[in-house]
Order: sequence, then C-alpha cells, then structure tokens
Amino acid sequence: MINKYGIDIDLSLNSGQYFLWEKKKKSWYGIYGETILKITEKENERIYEFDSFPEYNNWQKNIFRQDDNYEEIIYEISQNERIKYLVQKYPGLRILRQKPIQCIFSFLCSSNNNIPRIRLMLRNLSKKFGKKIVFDDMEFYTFPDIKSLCNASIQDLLSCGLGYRSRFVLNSAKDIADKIINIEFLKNTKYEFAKEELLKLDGVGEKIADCILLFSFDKLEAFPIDVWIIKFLCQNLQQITKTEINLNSKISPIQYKKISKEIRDRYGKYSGYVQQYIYYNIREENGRKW
DNA sequence: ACCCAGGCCCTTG
DNA sequence: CAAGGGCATGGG
Repeated sequence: MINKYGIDIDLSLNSGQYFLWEKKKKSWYGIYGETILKITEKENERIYEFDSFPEYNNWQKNIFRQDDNYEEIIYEISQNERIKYLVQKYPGLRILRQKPIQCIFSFLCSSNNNIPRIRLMLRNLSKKFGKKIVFDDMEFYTFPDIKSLCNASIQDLLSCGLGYRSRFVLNSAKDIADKIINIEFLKNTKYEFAKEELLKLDGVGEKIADCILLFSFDKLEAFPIDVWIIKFLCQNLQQITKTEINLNSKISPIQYKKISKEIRDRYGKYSGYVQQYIYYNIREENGRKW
C-alpha cells in the first residue's frame, strides 16, 4: 500500500536492500544502528505511524529519503521505455538510506549467499555483539559498533555463521576503526573516489562497493551489478553495452567498470534507482526467496 | 547427495 | 588482462 508520500513501505522494505527489518504483530521493526525503528499501518487509511527507541523524531524523512526530488528522479529514469514500464509496475519502490557501518557489514556478508541467510547471519552478529533493547515487550539487538567488531575473534564470527567472510569482517573492521578507511570522510567525497577507497577493504569488490555507496553514501548514480542484473541486461538491454556479457562466466572487475560506466552515461545520476527497479523485477520473475 | 546463493580472492596462462 | 577454482554455510 502506498502512503501519502507515494512510498510503498512493504515493497521498499522487502526489496533486498535493507536486511534487518521484520514484521511482528502487524508492525515493521527495523534496526538502524543503535536505534529500533517501528512502522505501524493504520487500517485502511494509507497512514502509517512511525515510532522508535530511543526516540528519533521524524526518522522516516531520513530513512525513506523524503529529501529526494522523487518526481525528477522518476521523470529522468522514465526516458527509457523499459524502465518507465517498471516504474509504473512498482509504484512507490524507493531506495532507503542505511547507516554506513551497518550497510558495509551487511553487504560484506552478502557474497555468494542468499537473502534469508544474510538476514540470519546479521541477526546472529547483532545478538552476539549488539546491545539488547526491550521495546514493546520484545527483545531486539542493536547493530554492533565498529569497536565490538574489532574485538571479535574469528571463532566468534564463525559461530555467527559468517563462514569464510569472518576474515573479511575482522580485517575491514580494523581498517575502519584505525581510520585507514575513514567512513565519515568518504561519505562526503564523490562517487569515484569513495569507491576506490572502499575497494581497499578486504572482501569489498566492485559490486559490494556500489551497494554501500548507493544505500548508505547517498551516491544515487551507483549501479550495483550482481548476477541478477547481468541476467536482466542479457535479456533486455544488450544494446546498451558493447561489452560482451557471457551469462556462464563471471564478469571481471574491468568488464564491471566498463558496463557500469556505460550504464551511468546512459541513465545518469539516478542509475541506482534504475537498478532497484530492475533488481526487484528480475527477482520477482524468478520466484524470489526472501 | 547435489546445487545454489545480491562475490571476492588468489593463482595461472 | 581473462579465466577459473575455492570458499563456509544452510536451504531446497
């Protein structure tokens, strides 16, 4: 259901971009760093109530990007007929704004993985290293801060089910804590620079870097290319890239950069929104599991 | 048992 | 450069 700001809450929370949301007793509860967010839909009124603990007034303006000029975005990306069709098919699908640290470690856990299991791993991680908060008589765990992650042992991380990603999480946490990679600084630098810096983190490649940039660094031009996007490009948009894409073999970082550049040249500064519509569509067509 | 999952790292040629 | 194997783990 679309609310008065034109946002479809359920669709947006369930589109594979923000993992730590769950519906309990008719309300959505989300983890935003150290804050628990709550969304309750009022029956048949297209109105939602927003709450949180600790208190965080008007958080929805931030998380749901109500500062974006959505009309302009829709107008821009609808220049392409195929995308226009998808925009009309999924009205109210929005990019959400996540906390950088949470976003970085969420997508670090996403490689060669499926969404239900990414959720499981992140919940395990929060339970082990986050703080317990009781809200509405239910237990929630905040997302671990960088210091807790630094102090984790590989064994701890393995016990959360992170597998071979444990090493990535630990190494990246240390580099971030030591400000070898300065997140707060990078957030305010431009796309290309921030991306090159993020690529220095262990376990962060082209795709994960683009997810971090799009979902938590306000870089709406970032266009994460995963196996599903590749599949869509092969089916629908072969003409936009001269780069040969072979569905059977993985694309190299060089190929990724070429395709990514071509996409951004074509769709412009809101390519990230294009990606979100494509991703949702291709996953839906292939019987998503999340 | 086998295959797959919002990839990335590492080694070869 | 590219190509390809390995990787931890849980679900189908």
